[in-house]
Amino acid sequence: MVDTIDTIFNKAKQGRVLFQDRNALSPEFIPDHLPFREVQIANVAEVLAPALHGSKPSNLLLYGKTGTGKTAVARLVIGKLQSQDDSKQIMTLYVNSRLAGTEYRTLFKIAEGLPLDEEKKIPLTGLSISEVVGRIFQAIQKNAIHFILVLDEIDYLVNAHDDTLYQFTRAGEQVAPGFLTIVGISNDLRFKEGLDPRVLSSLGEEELVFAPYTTEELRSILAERAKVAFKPGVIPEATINLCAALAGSEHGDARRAVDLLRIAGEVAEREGHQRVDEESIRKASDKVERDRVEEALHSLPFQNKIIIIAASKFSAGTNTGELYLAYTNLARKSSVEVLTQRRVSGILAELDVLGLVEAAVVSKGRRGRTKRIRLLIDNETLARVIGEDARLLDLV
DNA sequence: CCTCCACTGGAAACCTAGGCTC
DNA sequence: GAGCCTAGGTTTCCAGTGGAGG
Repeated sequence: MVDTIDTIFNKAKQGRVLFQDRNALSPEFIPDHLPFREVQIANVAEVLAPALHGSKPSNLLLYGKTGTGKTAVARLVIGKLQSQDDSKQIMTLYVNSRLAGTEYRTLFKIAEGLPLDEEKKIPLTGLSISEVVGRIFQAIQKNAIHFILVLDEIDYLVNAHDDTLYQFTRAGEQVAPGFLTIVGISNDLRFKEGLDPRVLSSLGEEELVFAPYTTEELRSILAERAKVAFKPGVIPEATINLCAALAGSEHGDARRAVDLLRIAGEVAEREGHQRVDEESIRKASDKVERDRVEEALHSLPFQNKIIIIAASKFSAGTNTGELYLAYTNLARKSSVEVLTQRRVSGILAELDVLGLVEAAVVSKGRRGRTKRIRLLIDNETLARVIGEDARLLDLV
């Protein structure tokens, strides 16, 4: 036993052979130099600069797909702004609306960052949205805060009757002598379409589009990071090239590319290799995908898992009606409530977004219109997750 | 060119769990 | 405790539809 522990620890010590500074590849790491984003950085800085002499900067909207550097640029600039602020009146805050979950929890996060009076602290639930917004405004006004708020994945805040964004963008006199500037970040390029035109006109006072990185740019970014992260000579150029090519074919997502490189390093380290070769990248790529699927599957509600199991009975694919029948049987067997077909159809659409299931709408002419459904989870992963839940084991 | 299937997907209403104020 | 509030999941209702077979 002691021997095994020693072997593991010794291996870990030797692992130092590959990594020099693993942090340079961690997801939270924001390099102070963002290559190929100089123009965007300059633009954001220009828009926000008036804050330094006490006037309200325009609201700003940043667009672009995931991993194009929007978040990194925004955080870099507000960080610099904060450090250059001699008046100490500027306050910057970064909130990711999707990670927060709901509109209310996003507001909760914002309020957390503000100096609220003790009795005005926001509870986790129970208050009306407008009450929370009111308290936030009050805190900004009372303390004359020059508030620059970065709302990442702002699309999650937009729904049918949202006037929260409207209130935020028009806070104006309500928060004087403080002010509130919104920097919105959206992955969804069609985000503007669903937006109330009044909100759009004030939120989009300034706009900036981030194009995906090209494979060549990714290669250069990776090479730069790898130089810091790995010891010299352990990472051949071909490895970087493959890594960039894999991520490049997946819409130029730099975050994914960097993740891939880090995991490949860990894989190579664990296997005791002296170099991170192309094989390690391939293994890392598989692992990333498997982990993503398992993680998503794991956190699914019980009903959704039953639907997945129902889908797994049709290896050749199926359609909504057939799947619903199979689902109904399983749900009865495990004596949970049987959801309606409308709901199951909705859940299938959600699972499709998660990439666990492929649910494409197809027309079969006279024989109607339905979703062609195919499970995108391999049997091993599925079996592992089912194995964790005794209630599910009976169903297979 | 028309029909008509087997659904899709929008909209609204309903329900529950949690928390507020008085 | 009564009477409010909200978020989030669900049901109910239903108009709408792509395209193979007529």
